[in-house]
Amino acid sequence: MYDNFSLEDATALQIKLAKHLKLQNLQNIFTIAGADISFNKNSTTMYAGIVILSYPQMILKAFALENYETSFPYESGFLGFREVPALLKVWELIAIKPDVVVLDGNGILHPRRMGVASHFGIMANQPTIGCAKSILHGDNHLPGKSKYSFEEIKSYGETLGYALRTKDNNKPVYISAGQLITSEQALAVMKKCIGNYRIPEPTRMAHEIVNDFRTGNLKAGFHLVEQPLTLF
DNA sequence: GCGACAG
DNA sequence: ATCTTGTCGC
Repeated sequence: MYDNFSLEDATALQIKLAKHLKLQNLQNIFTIAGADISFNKNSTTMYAGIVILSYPQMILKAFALENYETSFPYESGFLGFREVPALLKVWELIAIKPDVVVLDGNGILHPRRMGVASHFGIMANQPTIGCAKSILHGDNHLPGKSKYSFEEIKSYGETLGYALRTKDNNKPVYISAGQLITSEQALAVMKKCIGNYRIPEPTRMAHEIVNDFRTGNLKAGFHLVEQPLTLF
């Protein structure tokens, strides 16, 4: 999809895609997804996966897995060119789309407002949120040390995202709008996705299944998660 | 020019 | 990201 793209070509496309950003309020969120990629060192085979959870219960309902041969190396600032093609392939396996997808990386908290979450959101025309584990762009003003504390991340005076403390005395995660949502709402949504780990549930579970997929414990395809039988 | 640099 | 042992803190 992005074969033979130079970094100059990629930069130009990011600037072009950014013109399609629509950061607006999103309502009626009942399902939320997490997307992630795993791969073996020195291999071009990517193991992509998307988990679908109920919101805000955070109960796993279904997940999809698919392989993809990457043709783009990792370059800081251009993660979308490496991961979006693989994620779009898994995305096709999902018949009923989730209300919003959380990506492992940034949305508009990016030099050209085109982090992997915004890139995927525009290509799939789907609401997305970026949730990165470390900062890439903007003033890194750290929030208080207690869970749920947050701080605005600005770039040249413009608030693009937030640093959110998901666990006491732990490194924060960086939240920003991907597409079809605002960074402010993305922060509110992600607060409700925090479990007992630093990484919020959507992305944490996605990371778990793509790893199981890579090691052979799970196979490609769409999987419905059986509901535990409840009496009465 | 120098440093920093999502996954 | 992935490869890895011990170790500090709750």
